[in-house]
Amino acid sequence: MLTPIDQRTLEKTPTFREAAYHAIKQAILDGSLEPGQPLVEERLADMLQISRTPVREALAILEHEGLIAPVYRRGLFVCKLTRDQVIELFTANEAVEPFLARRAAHYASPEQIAALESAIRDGEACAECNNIAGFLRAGRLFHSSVGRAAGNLVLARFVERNEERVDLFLMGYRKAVNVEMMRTSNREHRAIYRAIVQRDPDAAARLSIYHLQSVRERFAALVGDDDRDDVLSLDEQTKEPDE
Amino acid sequence: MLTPIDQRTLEKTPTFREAAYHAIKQAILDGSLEPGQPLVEERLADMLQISRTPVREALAILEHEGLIAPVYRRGLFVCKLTRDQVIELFTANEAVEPFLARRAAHYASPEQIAALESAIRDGEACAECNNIAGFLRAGRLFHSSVGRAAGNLVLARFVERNEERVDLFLMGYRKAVNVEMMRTSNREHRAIYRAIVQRDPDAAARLSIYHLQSVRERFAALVGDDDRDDVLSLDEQTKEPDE
DNA sequence: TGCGGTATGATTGTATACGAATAATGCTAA
DNA sequence: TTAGCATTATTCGTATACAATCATACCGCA
Repeated sequence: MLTPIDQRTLEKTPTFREAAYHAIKQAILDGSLEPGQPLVEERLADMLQISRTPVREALAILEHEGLIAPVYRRGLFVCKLTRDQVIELFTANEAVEPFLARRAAHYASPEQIAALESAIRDGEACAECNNIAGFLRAGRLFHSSVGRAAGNLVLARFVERNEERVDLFLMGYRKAVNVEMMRTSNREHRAIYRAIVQRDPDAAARLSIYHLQSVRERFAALVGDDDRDDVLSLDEQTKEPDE
Repeated sequence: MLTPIDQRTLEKTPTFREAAYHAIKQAILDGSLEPGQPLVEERLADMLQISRTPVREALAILEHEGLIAPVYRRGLFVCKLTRDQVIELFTANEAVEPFLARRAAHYASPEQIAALESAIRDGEACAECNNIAGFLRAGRLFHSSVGRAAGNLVLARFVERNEERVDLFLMGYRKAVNVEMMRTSNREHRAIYRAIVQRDPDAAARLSIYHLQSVRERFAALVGDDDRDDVLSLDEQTKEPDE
């Protein structure tokens, strides 16, 4: 849901551009803007009650992040990722996350551990309310917090971006997500968390790998092995974001 | 060197925004725009002979990539990375590149191998001409090509962006770079390449790790262990790109 | 001579205006 | 009735205009 940008919003984000960036991103990730849906600049500007200029700049960044994709002279659309693209994202995270979990077990500060705990609690609460978007958001926060605890902001941000794109895809299947899936995921998060708290790097890495495999399996159960690509998505794949 | 965007430029990149993005990025990476230097939108627009609008959008993306950093209401500056930030980038690549080298040895297609070969040759040629910027560019191309050969565009792009930031830092030390350093790096690239060609994943991963360690050592020799942070750079560190 | 305040200039952040290109619509004619 | 063409409407891509803010320099005054 896109609400107007008011004075209170600007206290957090001094520019309209940033405010628009966060607002649109959130709308995409909470399912208000569905994959495949066109994003008309003027409509967004009207909803946010600002002009097109900052909206365009926000959209340029979201495009670069791979959440939205342009079709030249036709407009921008919320990305419809393919199954294969999501698998590529899984692979990317598999290369990075065990590494981060291991280091987090070494280096996590008390504050960072508290942040992990908080993210897990948040995810558990959302699971019980069947709040899919909130559950996914908490999951992203947990994974990127592991990265921060590992002392590497670059990797933490990378993981977070990847999770965002995965979650964007998953939101398309949110009707098929059930509480049990979310509970399982949360349990795995908590296991990683415990290993980090206990300063057990090997366990943290191992549990991270297990979690990623488990996520893949849930993904396969959800999506199936059939290619669910429709024509619309093909347009968007042809163009890689801004390069 | 920023040259005007003409009709020929537009055949490659249909929008001014993209053309400006590439032009400014290249200017930063080839040393025309030095770290710490302010980027005045109107000056850039004049040089490229376009208006401020597409320039601003290009700058927003470069900011998001971490090549330039804003100081609110003061303007944008080419990033002056700190030694620690560069080390973080090294760490990130160490988490990813051996993984990619291993997979590249499995999956690289003949065309992808040709691309690797081409990047290496390019780097070798630049080294002999003492063309630092060209050498670094070829290195980026090699590393991201390994990522592509590994069949993971997400990771390939991640590595490439990290290398860009590292190279931006290194350009500040380009007077201290000598031919021998470049030759050593090129030899290591070629060793990885051979392992990929010979379909030897273990060797590829091992040589990748060795290369990264070697890069770190050359980095330490170049930069020293002293903190070379000056005051100006502190401004830019405070703000993470658009988050 | 040193200091503070004001004015001026520069530069950003935002809004609006305009041209070009594409899609949609309707009209005409066979 | 339908095919084809022209016309309109929509929307992007770019340029320009305006306002807010920050830095700097200058000037008056102690």
